[in-house]
Amino acid sequence: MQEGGGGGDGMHQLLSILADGEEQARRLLGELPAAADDHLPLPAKECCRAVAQQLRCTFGKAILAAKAIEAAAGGGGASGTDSPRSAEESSGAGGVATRVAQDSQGIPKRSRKGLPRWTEKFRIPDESLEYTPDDGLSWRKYGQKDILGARFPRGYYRCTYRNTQGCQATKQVQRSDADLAVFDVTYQGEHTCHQQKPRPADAPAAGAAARDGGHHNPLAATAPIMQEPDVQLLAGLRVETGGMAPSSSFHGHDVSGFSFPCASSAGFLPVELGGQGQLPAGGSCFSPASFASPAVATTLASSDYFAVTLAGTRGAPGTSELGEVVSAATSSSAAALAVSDYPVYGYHPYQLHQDDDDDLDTLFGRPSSSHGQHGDA
DNA sequence: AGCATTTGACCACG
DNA sequence: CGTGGTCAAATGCT
Repeated sequence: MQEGGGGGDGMHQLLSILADGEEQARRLLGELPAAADDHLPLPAKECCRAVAQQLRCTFGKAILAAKAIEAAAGGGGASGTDSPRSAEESSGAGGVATRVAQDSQGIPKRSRKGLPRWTEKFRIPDESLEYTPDDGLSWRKYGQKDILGARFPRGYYRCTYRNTQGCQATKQVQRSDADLAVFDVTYQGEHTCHQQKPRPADAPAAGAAARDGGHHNPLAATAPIMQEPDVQLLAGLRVETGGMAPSSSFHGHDVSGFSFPCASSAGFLPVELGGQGQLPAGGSCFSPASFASPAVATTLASSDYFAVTLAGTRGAPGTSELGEVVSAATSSSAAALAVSDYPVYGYHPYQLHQDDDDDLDTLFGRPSSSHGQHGDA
């Protein structure tokens, strides 16, 4: 039942080579500043760095791809068509039994359905529990759980139309313990239903929704949002993990001057990005968020947006499990804005999901970083 | 009556 | 064994 040694020596060799390349790219990245210090103007330096990052990213992708192939070769079922998530949604009432069966098929974790996953942060005007972050879509709460290290429980939501339309989108809402006005919303799976995003105009205000939309709970599911004066999407932080969109192009030039270390600018480190204060494990690339999910796409269109994509869902046959992709708004101004905006809110500019990135951490010889913000209690 | 939320329990993973 | 994610019965509200 394990992936075992399917890949074998050949794959190991390939991985070794790729890791080597990645390491070289990293070295290049590290030496760039010094080397270019005197000879190159700043723009050129930044450009070189961007290229180096791209190079590193490419290696990272290749490594993950290789790993995926290796896993698939050993795991067996990874023949594509039978998606790992099929069991989940079709279950409906089948619940437990189905889950067991699905596990027997080799799906690593329930959380890893091979669905795209990303995080957005919402900020509410005050810390009132009445307010709720929302994306304008209809969600139904199906659970709540106290999370270790978090002061507030995490709410679990799934699409209201899951049963009727088979929409498998889910989200997790958690109030940040660092800033009570900030909510971390982790989406998983894109909406396949046909619900429309209500515009602020036709939707009641967040506060109103709380009382009018039936019962309201601290982490209510429905409310207007974003452009709402009440609740706003926090500069659109989005961290994506899991299934990536169709081999997105990895362009870095648009935001060449903007790199992950952006976090460093503010003097606070979001998460241990590999501890180097550099790129997250494996390097990263920026690309236009061309594959943003519908919901996010809207977000992107409506607000300055900085997106971080981190893919790496191994064992996700249906989706490409390449290296991580860091995408940002196509406009560099958005990036700049994002950087300058976050400190205003006094909280981490972005957060990386590590759960699916163990491979990366392992790959690049870094200890898998703790899961970010909740750890520092 | 219908729908959404709450809450306890179950299950899988590390 | 601890933690996180999901299910499903119970409950509440419109």
